[in-house]
Amino acid sequence: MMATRPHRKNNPAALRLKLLDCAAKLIVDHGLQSLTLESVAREAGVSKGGLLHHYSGKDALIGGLFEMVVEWFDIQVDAALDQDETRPARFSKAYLQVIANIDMSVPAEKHLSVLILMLSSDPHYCARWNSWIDERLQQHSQTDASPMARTLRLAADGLWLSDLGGGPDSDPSIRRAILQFLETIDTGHTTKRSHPGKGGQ
Amino acid sequence: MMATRPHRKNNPAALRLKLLDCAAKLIVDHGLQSLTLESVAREAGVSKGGLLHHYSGKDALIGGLFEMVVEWFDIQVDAALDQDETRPARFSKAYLQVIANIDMSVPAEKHLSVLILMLSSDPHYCARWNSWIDERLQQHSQTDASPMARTLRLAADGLWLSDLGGGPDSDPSIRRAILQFLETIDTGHTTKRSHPGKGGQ
DNA sequence: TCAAAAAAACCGTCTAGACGGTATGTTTTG
DNA sequence: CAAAACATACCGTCTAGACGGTTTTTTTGA
Repeated sequence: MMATRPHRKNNPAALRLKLLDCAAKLIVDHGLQSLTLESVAREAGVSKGGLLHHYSGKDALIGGLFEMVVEWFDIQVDAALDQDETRPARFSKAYLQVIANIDMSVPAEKHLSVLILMLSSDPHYCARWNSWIDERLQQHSQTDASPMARTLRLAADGLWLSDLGGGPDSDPSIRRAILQFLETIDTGHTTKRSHPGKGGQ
Repeated sequence: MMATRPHRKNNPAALRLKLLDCAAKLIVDHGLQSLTLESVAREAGVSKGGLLHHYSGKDALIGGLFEMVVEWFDIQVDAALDQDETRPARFSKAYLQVIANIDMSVPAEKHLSVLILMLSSDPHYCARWNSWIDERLQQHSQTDASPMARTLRLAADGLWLSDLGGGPDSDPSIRRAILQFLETIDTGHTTKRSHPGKGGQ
């Protein structure tokens, strides 16, 4: 990263990043509702005034965090997309893969938790997330409209949710078994096509 | 309902219920974080003091709501359990069925949304929910420890989540297709048993 | 090249309002 | 009339955000 020149005292770009990161950390650790401007500022080592200089208000801060996380997720999915553009459930498999590969012990990967916490706390973010999904779905409508693809994503969401609260399915070995099973669904059924009816958008 | 005797002015038992119901409604509509004692009281047509007479504080109110919803879910699952106690994924299928049959246009069935909102906002409730799941899982350990059963529940959770934000999978016809597909997983794979190894726990 | 000058970054204090909770009435019920 | 049910008034705390001041960085102009 060339963004950090050591001899300068201020580094606003880095601070903006750090503020979002600290906000994410606090949200994961203590919940979105107990997030205050002061706690974020303290965590990032600046004053509340300093924070408000970069983000015009709490909404702007949280909104910025949301954008960052979605963008991060978007990139992850892109990286996980299969090269073969005709492969069935191409997008959904990438979606599942990204979520399943999350290692919650890595701080940066707690982003997923942040996302779900925000989604479940504000209909506004729900809508934004839905529009992201819709866009992706339209983009891959040829490969990812099947019930199988939808099921894959549904299971991914379930996994995602279970990561949040540390449910029984967050255990690594159990998770492996589930993923293995999901692959058998995939490979075993693509020929059998149970006739889902006219799939209208 | 025999609970309402018309000639009496007060009906504390009914009020307690109404308080919880109104709280649930407000949570679904505006999020848990914007739930205030006053808003609940106003919605229920009583004063804040009246509310606090029945619930010693906000925690007690929310806790009471949580208990009510979990109990409701518990009953629904019991009702959906297959009679054949040896049937594979017996519990998980009931779990899926309850969630899949939710009609969000019926106010009483928004309870599920309340649950997920509470789960995602407080680790404490997460733990309580996990203990519910664990208990049930132990109870049905013979039928519901397979990856297939787990996958069913995962997909159910995904469905559940999508109900919250009105994602693409909350569309009735799409949902039907998904459920149909999940049945083919079930019937098609129970003989194939990929045997993931010693099931822990 | 190098000061001003301007702009951006950041700090500490203050305030208005929201909210949970208490204390103290007033009405209803048995 | 006593106890439960409910209302009203009030308090303490917390927090978002405003505001004015100080330091750092960048730009300007000769």
